[in-house]
Amino acid sequence: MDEVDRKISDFVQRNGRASNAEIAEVAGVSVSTANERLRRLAGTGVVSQWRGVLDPQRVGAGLCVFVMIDMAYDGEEQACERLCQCDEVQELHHISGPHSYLMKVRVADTRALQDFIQTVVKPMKAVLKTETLVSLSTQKETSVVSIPVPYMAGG
Amino acid sequence: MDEVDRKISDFVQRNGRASNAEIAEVAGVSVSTANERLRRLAGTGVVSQWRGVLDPQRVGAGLCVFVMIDMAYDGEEQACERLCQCDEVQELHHISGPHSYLMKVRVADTRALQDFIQTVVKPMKAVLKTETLVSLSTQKETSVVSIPVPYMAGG
DNA sequence: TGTGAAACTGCCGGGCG
DNA sequence: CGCCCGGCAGTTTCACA
Repeated sequence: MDEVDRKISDFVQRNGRASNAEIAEVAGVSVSTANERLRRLAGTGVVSQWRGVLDPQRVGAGLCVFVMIDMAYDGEEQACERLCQCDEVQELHHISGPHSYLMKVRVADTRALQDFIQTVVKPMKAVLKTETLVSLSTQKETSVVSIPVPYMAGG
Repeated sequence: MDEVDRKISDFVQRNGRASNAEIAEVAGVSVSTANERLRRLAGTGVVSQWRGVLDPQRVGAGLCVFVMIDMAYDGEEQACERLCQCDEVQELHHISGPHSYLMKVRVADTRALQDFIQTVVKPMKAVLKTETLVSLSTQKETSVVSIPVPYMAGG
């Protein structure tokens, strides 16, 4: 993970369909080297997946909500697995603070949300209480991470 | 936005580097049709961007936190703009509930977090109070959205 | 939808540090 | 010894009919 790898990683996370020629240009290496570096980054899992990001509004998943979940220890693991399997659930984090989990959910509308909460989330025995925060508007939403420093990754 | 478009959208959001041949196969159309459909989906913004997703751990942004922000009306807009410009900020949502905003942040470690909160967030005059929830472990994290129904999008 | 030219990807051998 | 470069063959892309 040197400067070249960092440049390539940062470039492809913003331009997932860039050709090797463009990547080579940005990284300051030859096309074949860029090709090999990228192959390696993907092989080692630094670049873990490739996505075309859809506009949620245009595919009918315009409602974004965050659900705080208070969970009992009994049945916690099964509940998490179940939630992770749901397509509506984009994220599930075990968090510090008064609540156990923070879950990000995308659905079509309030009706679909109500349906999801009532039929999937609340029936689970481990779920003690939920608090739903609706995203009224989204100022920023990206999966791009800033690569902070001359960072050395362990193989 | 018909069945073919939906199949293509759903496929490329999971396989961002798929060739047109693969896409054609999945969607059940010819390669040139797949090419044209995808071009159109990207052109109209249904597929809004292409990303290589990086493993945050391996690029030195292993700490994920959510920050609830209470904000005053005065200076609110400038504060949001400033936050959106920060690379550490992955998401910023205006939310319902007792707090004004929910912000998702990725940094290297607790020191970098402390630094970001103290030097960027708290000094802003509109920021009245913050509450930071640290992600202790992430069970799921994806940008994939479920395309709910035979959904008709307006051009 | 099918065809063809242009571009791109991925591998190979050679050379430099 | 390891990494980088240029060239070649197969594949993919994109405009046109």
